[in-house]
Amino acid sequence: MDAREILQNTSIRLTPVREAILGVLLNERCPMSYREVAARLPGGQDRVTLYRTLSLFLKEGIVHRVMDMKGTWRFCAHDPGHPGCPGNHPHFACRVCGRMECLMEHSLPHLEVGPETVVEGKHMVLYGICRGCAVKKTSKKEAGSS
Amino acid sequence: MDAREILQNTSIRLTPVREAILGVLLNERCPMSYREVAARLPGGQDRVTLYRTLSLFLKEGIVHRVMDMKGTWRFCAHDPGHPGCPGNHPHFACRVCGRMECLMEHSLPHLEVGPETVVEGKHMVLYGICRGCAVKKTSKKEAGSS
DNA sequence: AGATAAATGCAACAGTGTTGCAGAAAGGAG
DNA sequence: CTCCTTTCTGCAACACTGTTGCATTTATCT
Ligand SMILES: [Mn+2]
Ligand SMILES: [Mn+2]
Ligand SMILES: [Zn+2]
Ligand SMILES: [Zn+2]
Repeated sequence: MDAREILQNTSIRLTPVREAILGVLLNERCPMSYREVAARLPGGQDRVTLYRTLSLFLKEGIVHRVMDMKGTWRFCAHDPGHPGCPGNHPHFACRVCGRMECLMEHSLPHLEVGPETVVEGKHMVLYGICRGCAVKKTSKKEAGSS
Repeated sequence: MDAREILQNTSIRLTPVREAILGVLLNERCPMSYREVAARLPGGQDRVTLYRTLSLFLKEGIVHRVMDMKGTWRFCAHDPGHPGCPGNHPHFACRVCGRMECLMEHSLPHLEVGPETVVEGKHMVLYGICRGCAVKKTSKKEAGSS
C-alpha cells in the first residue's frame, strides 16, 4: 500500500506535500523526527507545514509517534493492519547514531495504577547502542589494539 | 536525610544554590521540570546554573530523570537506598495538571532485544488523568447535571 | 470554469537546553 | 586569618523544536 492509496482512504485531501511526506515515512518505516523527514524531502517545504502534516497524520491514525531521548517527537508509519501498529509497542533509541527503531515483536506490559487514575496511553523507550553502532565500535577497538 | 547531608556525602562543593535546589527536590519527591524547581526557589537563580546543577546531581547519582510528554526532562530525588531508586521504575504523567509521579511500587520489565544491541537504560511513562484531576472532573460533571 | 473550503508558506513567538566567558565564591594550605 | 587555586555562578548569545495568526495558493465539488 503506497502513500497515495493510504491518503485516499482517509477523509483528508490528497496533496503533493502529503504524498511526499507519507512516502518518506513508508520508505523508512522507523520513527523519524521532523528534521529527518525534511532532509529526505525533495524541495523547500516549510517547517510548519511539515509539523502540521505530521500532526494530521497522527490524528487520522496513519502514523504513531514516540518521543526520543532528546525530547523530540518521532513519527512512524507501518502497514495499516500490522499487529501492534497504532504504536502499542516499545521502541529502542541509539545514542550513537540517534536512530530509533520499533520493537514490534513486543507489546507494552499492562501496569496496575491507583483506582481513580485514568491511563490513556503509555510509552516505553529502551536506549543504548544499536546493533550497527555496536558492531562498528567493536571492530574499531580490534583494529586499534592490533 | 536532608540536602546538606546528601551533598556532603559527595565530592562536589556545598553551595547555597545547590542546597536550595536539592531541598526543593527532596521536598516534593516527584519528577520536576527545571521550571517547576525554579518557581519554588527563593530568589533569582540563573536558568543555566539550574540546568547545570541538575545535570551534576544526575551525574553524582543523587537524582534520576524522566522525560515527560512535552519533551522536557524532569528530575527527582528520593531517599538514597530506597528500592528501585536510581530511576528503575515507571512514571505517570497527567495531561491535565501536568504533574508527574513515580510508580515506585513497579519495576521496569525486562525486554529481550537483538543479540548485539546494548541496552543501557529504559524509560516507561504512562499518561492520562491523575487521581486528583479525575475526581475533580467527576464532581464537576455531577454538579453540572444536577 | 467558478466557488468554497482547506492547505501552504511566511513571520513571529515561546520554551528548553547548550556553550563561552568573566567575575564570585568555596575549600585547602600555610 | 589570608592567600591561592579550583570550581561555581550569572550573563549573553545561540540552536533547536514546536506553535499561532494571517495572507496566498490549491484541491475538490457543483
Ligand atoms: Mn513504532
Ligand atoms: Mn521516579
Ligand atoms: Zn546506532
Ligand atoms: Zn493531574
